[in-house]
Amino acid sequence: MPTPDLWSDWKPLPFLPPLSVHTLAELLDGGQAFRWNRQPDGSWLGVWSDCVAEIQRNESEQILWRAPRKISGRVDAALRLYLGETASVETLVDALPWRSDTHLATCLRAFQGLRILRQPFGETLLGFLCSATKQIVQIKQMMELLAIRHGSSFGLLPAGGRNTPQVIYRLPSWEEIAAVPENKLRECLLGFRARYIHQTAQFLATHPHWLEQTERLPYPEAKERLCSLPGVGEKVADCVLLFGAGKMDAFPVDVWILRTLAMRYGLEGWKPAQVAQFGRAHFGAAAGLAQQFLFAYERAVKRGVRAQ
DNA sequence: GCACAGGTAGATT
DNA sequence: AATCTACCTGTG
Repeated sequence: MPTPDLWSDWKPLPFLPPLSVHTLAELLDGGQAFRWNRQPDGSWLGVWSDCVAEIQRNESEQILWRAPRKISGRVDAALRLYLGETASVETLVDALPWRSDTHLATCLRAFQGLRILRQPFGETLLGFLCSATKQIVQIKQMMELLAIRHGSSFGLLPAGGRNTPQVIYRLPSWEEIAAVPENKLRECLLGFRARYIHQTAQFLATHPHWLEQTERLPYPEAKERLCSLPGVGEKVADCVLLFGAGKMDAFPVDVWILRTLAMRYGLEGWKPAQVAQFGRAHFGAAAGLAQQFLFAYERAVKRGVRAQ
């Protein structure tokens, strides 16, 4: 039974600029977050912390959202934070060196309105602990299994963009993960990442407030602390700080960025640490934001999508 | 059947 | 300090 009346009405998000279909897809499902799925009607259904929301575009590319009525009040405030309402993206983008860097200008134009999400810190850590040598589709599968098997349910939610009601699960908290044996984690398709996640959970269980404190630290100190966790190296730490703590100066260097900067900026043969240094020097204080545009553009090129 | 995937850690040079 | 390898497993 469709029960759309159990969802709040669609409401605009005035702080967001109009977004193209592919920019919205890149924002929600481009490797920053792993729990947004396109529904049969084209809208996006997302889950984070204790929130569920749907997002869609209207005819004039404005972004609209709605949530199950009983939680829509909570989701309203949480979604604004999640989508970075307070991050003043326009100012940060304008401060990037696009005037002198034609490739960056191309990427910014191709994904106009793309921004950095501000996800829950702990969830972001979990997601990127899963990410080592995995594609986005597979990381999403791991997260979904972790949620279904070890997270709690929101209860039966009304249908939304689907034809039938659905049960949706929260991601397990680190405390909940700490109670799961490693072999049970392995059953969630985590592979060798299961040990990292298990050990990280054990550490966090014995160090209350460690994550919150880390999130508040300036970038260099926060990164050093994250890198002390099992399974967290520079790349994962940078992703967690960029997508889960709003540290725009974090500049994750993965194979894509390595290839992109080699090809487009003449940095063939440069090591990750050197590329990271170049990135911060060239792109400045919001280097992480620039990274996301370069990353999105290069993936689009590979998929054969026409840029712009 | 087999390389490859948004890496990290530990061993080896 | 730099370079090599094992680690799991679904996807193409």
